[in-house]
Formats: sequence, structure tokens, C-alpha cells
Amino acid sequence: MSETTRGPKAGKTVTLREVSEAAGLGMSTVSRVLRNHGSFSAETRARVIQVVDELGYVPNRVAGALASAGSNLVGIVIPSLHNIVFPDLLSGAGRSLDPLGYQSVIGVTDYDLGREEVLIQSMLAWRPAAFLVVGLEHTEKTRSMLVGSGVRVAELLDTDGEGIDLVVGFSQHKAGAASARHLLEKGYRRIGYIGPAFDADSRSAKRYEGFRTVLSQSGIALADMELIAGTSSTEAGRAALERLLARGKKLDAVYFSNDDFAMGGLFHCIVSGISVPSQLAIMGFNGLDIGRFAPQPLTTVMTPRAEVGEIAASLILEGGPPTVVEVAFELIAGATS
Amino acid sequence: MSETTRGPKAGKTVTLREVSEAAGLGMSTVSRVLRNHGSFSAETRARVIQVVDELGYVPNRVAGALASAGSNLVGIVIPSLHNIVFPDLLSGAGRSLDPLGYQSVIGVTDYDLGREEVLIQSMLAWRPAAFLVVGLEHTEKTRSMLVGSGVRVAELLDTDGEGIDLVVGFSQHKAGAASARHLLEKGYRRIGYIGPAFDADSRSAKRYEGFRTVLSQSGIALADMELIAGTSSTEAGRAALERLLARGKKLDAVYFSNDDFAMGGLFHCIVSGISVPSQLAIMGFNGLDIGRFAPQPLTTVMTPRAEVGEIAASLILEGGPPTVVEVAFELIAGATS
DNA sequence: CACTAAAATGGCAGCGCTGCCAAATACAGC
DNA sequence: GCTGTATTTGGCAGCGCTGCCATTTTAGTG
Repeated sequence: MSETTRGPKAGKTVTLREVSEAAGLGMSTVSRVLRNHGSFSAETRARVIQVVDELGYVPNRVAGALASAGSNLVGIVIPSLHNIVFPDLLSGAGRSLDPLGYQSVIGVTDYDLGREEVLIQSMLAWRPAAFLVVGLEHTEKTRSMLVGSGVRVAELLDTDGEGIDLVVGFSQHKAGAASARHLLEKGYRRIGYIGPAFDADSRSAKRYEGFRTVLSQSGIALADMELIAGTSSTEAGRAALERLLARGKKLDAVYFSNDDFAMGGLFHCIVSGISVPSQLAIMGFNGLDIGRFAPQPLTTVMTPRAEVGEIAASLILEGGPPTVVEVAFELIAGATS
Repeated sequence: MSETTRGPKAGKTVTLREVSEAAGLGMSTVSRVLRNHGSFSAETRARVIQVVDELGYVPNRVAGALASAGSNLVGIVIPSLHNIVFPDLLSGAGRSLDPLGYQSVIGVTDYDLGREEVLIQSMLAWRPAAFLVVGLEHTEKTRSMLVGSGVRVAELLDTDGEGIDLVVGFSQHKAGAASARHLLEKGYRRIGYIGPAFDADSRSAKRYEGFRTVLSQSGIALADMELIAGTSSTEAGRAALERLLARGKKLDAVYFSNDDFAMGGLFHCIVSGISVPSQLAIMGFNGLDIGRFAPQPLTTVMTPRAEVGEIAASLILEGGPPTVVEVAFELIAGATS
């Protein structure tokens, strides 16, 4: 930590003024070259680039953002990192953000809307260019901060409800409904459900609603359900199915709120000698790679999370009008139903 | 986008000056209250909080950071989001960062050191409080920027080499070596390897080196290997094992560079009727939940990535001296070896 | 009750950059 | 060569906040 000659001009940070002095040019000229904005001669450009390189100048965007009242930061708020959906979403968003030089500031709420509020408030303090948030459910204060800030907002992965500005995703309700129709078509009638606590994950709750609605329409009631507290995991899904089956409701199918749980359920069946799907059908949600390439591919719904991230990020930065963009999900009939 | 009365004082952003005027106090006093720094009376505090609330004031950290030459941003640069290791790392880092009010600016390199350089340079422009980067390998320019910037840096998940400042992780070489010893102890002799291209992922390459070194010491050569281009996935692992076995080298064990690949390999065996481990042993790396709770638990090495993230973030913010912190990995003998 | 130490507050320069405008220079056409 | 227009450049205010210091207020003491 006591380098003296490491890197060009180590220790003291180089400023625009120093660059301009060393180059014998005005600050504004240097600034224009660096931002490639406004006009300047080719020689000036070369001179600036050379000096910048010599001095190892790194522009201070903090000052830049303050002066120009705008940053290249995009705030992204997601519920979790333990569910592959959200890393995939980030990844997709990155595909749009990176080429344009935007940077992601990421916050994780743990499915807590209060925490979301706090995160958004503190991100707002950086005056980001835009916000990407998950879902349409927010606290009243979050909503008003977002609206009042004037920052563009994209709400992702859910189109069942009122959005603030841009909404990109699919109907969770319809996804649940499609899953129910699939199981009904396949002839299952004594169906159970396993998912996270409803108050935690509203998208999962909406899928459940869609699922149950379709069952009702066919005069069928959900036979049983088991709710899971905590993170999505194989382990939790496996244990939950065991508990569910132990109640002896003679189920012929179980709908899992996501593939992590579903894989756990499938594993429980394998271990317990329950034949899938002849004794019990299993259906998941999300279309995880591991489920799709398992020996017995999981019946699931492939969700377009990376596309949602990519589309949302690009639309929000393009500055178009508030819209709702539906991105299709796809039911994948595997070998577990 | 044309709200007029949404939120308190929508449209125009409220500044510190306005708050101070509304409260009948000086700007510095309000600032002190807001940062809970310096001294002020209880009444003043109450007054400020009330006015802030009424006006919906959100401090502008851009200005704050410029004035105080320091931000609450932490730059985190990871190679990928498709390998669970990195989301877990972020998650761990968040456990340390969040309570202290730090925010993560995240960049993904796709295992490209050139891209890492670009990302770090542009993050440096925000004058972050610290950097968390993965691995010890960087371009010369990245290194000198990092050193020259004076920002604290933690290099993660690898301790085999020279660090810049703080290093938190474990020896990838030793992890590979431990894996080799495990397979040798179990009596396997014709061992194959499946992993990503060596130039892409240096940590994976180091594990491979450690693995091969131990084999050599026992006079055993690696029987065969198959390298994979692209993302870690079940699909890729499954296909790679198929290709590897097709070459007819009569392997009795395969060491996979990570659990995603290994699960794919395991699936290939199940589908092809290859009995595991009697005909072929399979070993992975990372200790994924899904492998550990599979009917036939995967032999793997559990890596402490979340702890690494957490420890690194807390140490780097505490401001202690440069150190190397070793966090233990654990070999988990499953049922596939 | 004057007198000092401590607590609370206000004023103001300046962080490093950008936006605006004016000045200087280059390039036309006649 | 000279005026008119386009292109390059420089100067400077100010973005909103913090750090420092001076000032005022309050509490404490003999």
C-alpha cells in the first residue's frame, strides 16, 4: 500500500484540469474529446488521448454525474440470488446494458417489500438512469418515490396488474393456468401443490391462483398442499414432498412452484420407489437446464427471464413510452407427467 | 410520465438547501443530522427529520461523494452468473455490505480478462470504496489501475499466487489435489477429466494441475480428457461424457471441473445404463445443493464461496492490512465414487 | 455572576466535471 | 482581400453536498 512509482502518477489522482494543462488545451476541449461530443480536430483528439494515456487519467464520473445531472448507473432490484431466475435476469439485462456502457447497481430484497423500499431509496440517491425491479407489488412509499423521482422504471416478470411505467414479463396467472390444464389433460385429478409461503413470493402466489382457478373450472379442488418457508432448494422440495405424501391424500400429481423444489420432489420419488409419472406425476416451473437434461426430463414451464431482462433494459434506455410487453413462456411436456 | 401531484413535491428534486430553508436551519446542520455525524440537539434532529419527510427529500449521494471524495459503492467483478458459485459469492458479500449501507456495482466478465480491465476502469470512475474481484490473474493494466487508484482490493476464491492487497479464498491447486487423492484412495486408476477450456477459467485450470500432480506422484497419468467450450451446464457435461467414453479408453472414474458438468455426466450414465460407481465413478466440484440431495449423492468438494464473499467484504471495509485469508473447502464423499 | 469549556450551529470554499456562451480560428464565395 | 459562415476552442458558473472554521449558545464552575 505504499507504492511510489506504480502506475503512471500513482498516489495523487489525476484530474481533468491537469490533463488539460499538460495538453495545453482548455478543460472543455478535453472533456469534449473524452466524451466524443461536440466538435474538435483530429490532432486535438490525438493529443488528448496521448496525454490521458501518459498520465493514466481516469475520469471522475461522480463529478460528471453531478454536473450533468445524469449517471450511467442502472439500479436493479431482485428478490434473491438463490433462484436461478434472477441471475439469468441480470445476465439478460447485462446484454443490453454493457454495450451502452451502463453499469448495474444491484440490490437483493429477500422477498421483503420493506427492504425493497430501503434499497430503492438508497439507490435513488445515486440518481440512476433507470430502475429495473421485479414484480408489480411494492409498498406505497416505493411507488411514490419511484414516480416522484422521474426515473424510468421497468417492472419485470409479471404482467398481472398495474405497472408504474414499463412492464416486461408474462402473466404468472396464465402460466399457472396452463400448468393446470396440462395436468388435467393428462388425466390427473388428485393434485397437490408445493411452493413457498404465499405472502413471500407474490408471483408464485399468482401462479397458484391461476392453477387453482383452472382446476375449479373443471370442478376439481386442490387435493392438498404444503408450503415451504425459506429458500428454494432441492433439499426443501424433497422434504416437502415427503411431508405431503405422508398425509396420505392419495395424490396422483404434484405441481411445484419451481424446478428446484420439483427436482427435490423427483428425487424423493426415486428414493422412495414411487414411480413417476405412473404413481405420481411431477410438474415444475422455470425450465432449469438440469431438469430438462435429466434422464427423465421434468415437465415444466420455460420462462423467458433472460429475454425479459434484455428487452426491459433496452426499452427503458431507449426512452419509449410506458408500455406492457408480453414475452411468451413455453410449457415443456417432459417425462414426469 | 406527466405526474403533477404524485409524491411530495414531484417533478423538481428537493435539495439540501431547500430542506434547510424549510427547517430554518443551516445546510451544514441538516447535513450533520442526516449523516448522524457531529453534534446537534434532539429537537433539531426531530425538526430535520420531519421536514425531510414532508418534502420527500432524497439526499444526492453524487454530490456527497464528490464533496467528501468517497462513496458507499463497492465494485464487484465476477466471471459469470451462470455458475452458482458467483451468485453465492455476491450473496455472501451482501451479508457484509448491506448492514453497513454499501451498495454493489456488479460487472460480469465472461471469463475475459480484457473485459475485466474495461469493467474495472469504468467502475473506478465512480471512485468505489473497495473492489472485489475474482482470482489472481489480471492484465498488467488492470493491476496497475487497481494499485494506482489507491482503492482497497480483495481478490477472491484463489490463493495460489501473488495478490495485490487482500486475498480471500482457498487453494484451487489443493482442492484438485484432494480430489485426486480421494479417487486414488478409492482405487480408481484409469481416470478422465472433463472441464472448461484451460485458458478460459484459470481456477479450474489450477484444480486440474493439482489433480494431475497428485496422479503423477502415484505414477499415474490422466487417461483421457475432454474440454468444453462455453457455459457450465448439465447439457454440456452430459454430451462431454458421452464423447469421452466414446473414445473407448476404458475409464473407471471421471473428474469433472464442476457439479453442473458432473450432474450431466451422471445423467448420461443413468441413461446409458452405466452403473455408478461400479462401472464408472463420478466426482464433481462445488457442492451444489442438487448434487448433495440427489438419490445418489454426488461426490464433490464443497466450496465456501458465500463465506469468502462475506469475509472479504467485511475485511476490506474494516481497513486492516493486506493479508491472505484461507477459508477451508470440504471434500464430500458421496455415492458416486 | 463573571468566566471557561463544551455543544450546537452557520458560512463558505471547493470537490471535478459539464453546459452554455463567447472568442478565435478556419474556410468559403465574391 | 474581405465579409459571412462553420468549425474549434476557452472561460466560467454552478451541480449539491461536505469539511473546515468561526460564531453563537448552553452548561458548568468557583
